[in-house]
Amino acid sequence: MASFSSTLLSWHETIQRELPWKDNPNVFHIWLSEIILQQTRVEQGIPYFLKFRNRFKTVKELAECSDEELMKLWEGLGYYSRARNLHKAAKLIHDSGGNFPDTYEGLKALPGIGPYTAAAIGSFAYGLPVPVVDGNVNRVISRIFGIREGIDTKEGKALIEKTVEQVFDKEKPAAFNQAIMDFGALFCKPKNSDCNSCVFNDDCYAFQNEMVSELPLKVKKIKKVNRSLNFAVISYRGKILIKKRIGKDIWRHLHDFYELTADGGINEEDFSAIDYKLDGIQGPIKHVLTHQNLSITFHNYEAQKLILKNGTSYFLVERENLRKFAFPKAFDWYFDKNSIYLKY
DNA sequence: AATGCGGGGAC
DNA sequence: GTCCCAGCATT
Repeated sequence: MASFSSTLLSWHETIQRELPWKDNPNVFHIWLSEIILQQTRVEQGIPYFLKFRNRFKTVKELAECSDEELMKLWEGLGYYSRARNLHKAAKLIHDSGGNFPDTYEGLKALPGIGPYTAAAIGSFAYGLPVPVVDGNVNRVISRIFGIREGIDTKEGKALIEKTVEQVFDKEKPAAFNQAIMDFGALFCKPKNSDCNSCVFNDDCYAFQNEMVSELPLKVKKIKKVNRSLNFAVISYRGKILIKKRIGKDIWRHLHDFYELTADGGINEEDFSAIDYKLDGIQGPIKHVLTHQNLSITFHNYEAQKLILKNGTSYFLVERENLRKFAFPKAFDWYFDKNSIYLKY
């Protein structure tokens, strides 16, 4: 039997996948793409990569970008800590001379870069002989080699790693890593994988034992909570009151409106002076996150008088400039319903 | 080891 | 509805 790697690389010859971070391969583009693609489908990430590639020619430009602009560029992509860590890492790289680390450990020490991303950047940018383990690799390896431990357990992870190490091609790290991920993404898919024409089917544990649909095994279940969010959209002389979300909560570093407690109204103590009337309620709408089912209601208020406290984190923004700030995707419903758009 | 963190696509 | 996606940081 041919080696795993030669079979895999031969299969890879039969497909081609044009991806924009391969246009002009360099560590900056590779890093950018890998951060964007964490827990994100390639098709979803591509427009964001193009936007970032166009805006930032160098890591210096990224380091010097404002937090506001960066979050606006990331708006809608989710997992916003990636953007914050990208920014932190850019500053670290820039402050230390502008050169990326070129070792696995050096890469992994950067914010937002864990085992997968360090291996990906290391192999793709520098040819380091380190195998990647992502969702695709978990699936491919657990099926072909019959890893029946939960891939989300310590034992399962260790088994996957050990197995990948054994079949990894140290002579062609980048090609191997790209091929195994493409194989998982395009062929050995979560569902409807075409096992009958698979180059590994004779040796695939899952196919031979009719366990394709059961592998990889995941043990842990996520528990979801239902949560209601109520926002007061306070308008004052054509401006709208917003703030940046800075707490340990969803959508950190994005913006929102004045947040109402479950059954409460506006707390006048939050302002030096305020005089207002309710001007309608919109919603609730449902919005689903990985760990939360949200029900969001918008309460529109028109203020006749509004004086902000000193040191408050709230600020007023012209209605037509509102969308220059980054907001959660869930707010699009409100913006559309009220014709609040970003003007160019 | 467990939990939190987004949004979208496939079925 | 369920599952998964080029995972990582925090506790």
